[in-house]
Amino acid sequence: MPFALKHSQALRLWHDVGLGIVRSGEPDLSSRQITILLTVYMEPPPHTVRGLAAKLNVTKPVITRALDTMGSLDLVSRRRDDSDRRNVVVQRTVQGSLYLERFSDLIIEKARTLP
Amino acid sequence: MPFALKHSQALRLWHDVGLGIVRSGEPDLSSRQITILLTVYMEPPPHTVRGLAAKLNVTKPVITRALDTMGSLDLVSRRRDDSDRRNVVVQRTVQGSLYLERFSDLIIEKARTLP
DNA sequence: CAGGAATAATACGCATCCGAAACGAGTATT
DNA sequence: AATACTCGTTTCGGATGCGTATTATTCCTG
Repeated sequence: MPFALKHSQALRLWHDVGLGIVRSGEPDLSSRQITILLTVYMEPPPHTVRGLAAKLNVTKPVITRALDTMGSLDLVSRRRDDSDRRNVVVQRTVQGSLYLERFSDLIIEKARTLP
Repeated sequence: MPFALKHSQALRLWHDVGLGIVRSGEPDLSSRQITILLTVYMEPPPHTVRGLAAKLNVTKPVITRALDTMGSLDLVSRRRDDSDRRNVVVQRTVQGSLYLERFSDLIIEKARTLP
């Protein structure tokens, strides 16, 4: 089913969801961080620093730093790839799953009540 | 018309839109900043620092700093309120309007092609 | 096995952001 | 006019992020 949003509805949805996140006191992630988080949870693994950097069109230190931050928030974790120990594999966490569950609940609720 | 998104569709939409923004090299705004921007453009004026702080449930310096950043990006501007010169009124800009136009275009396109 | 390529992390100098508190300017109260 | 209040900004020390360049490991190739 295609979702034929109008401009005002699209922006209203983003506004309402953003307001819900900000007001709730959830960590103030940037667009880059949220996109990394969603990529790890929605795209098929494995996810490496290099792969994420290429996919997002950013440099590798950007990914490393975002993983540092989100790792300290327990939203993702890192593990060395045993088959090629140069690689680091980014993994999901329970906290990250719960975070995205709350996130999608919020999106769905706001989309449902869109004028 | 209610938009009955599923969890996977909600997260997919956010992922795709975020990826579009990040890859395009647009400024990496935080959730707070985007929400302030959308509030200024979608809610009826006037918008004051205090009003935005109350609405977003954050402190006033957070708003001041976000306006500094987005002001330097030409996404919003500030003007003293002549009827009460303690107040600062946050105003829209041409650049901000164009930014949100690109933004809603992106949302609509990604929503249209949701699986 | 030696040299080179690939990977993630770190160093660097600088900018931005944080919350809490203090501040200056403007308005309201008495 | 003097005092109290309101509003936005600034300051403070500390945290986080940036891009570029460099480093330490690990793998690959000749």
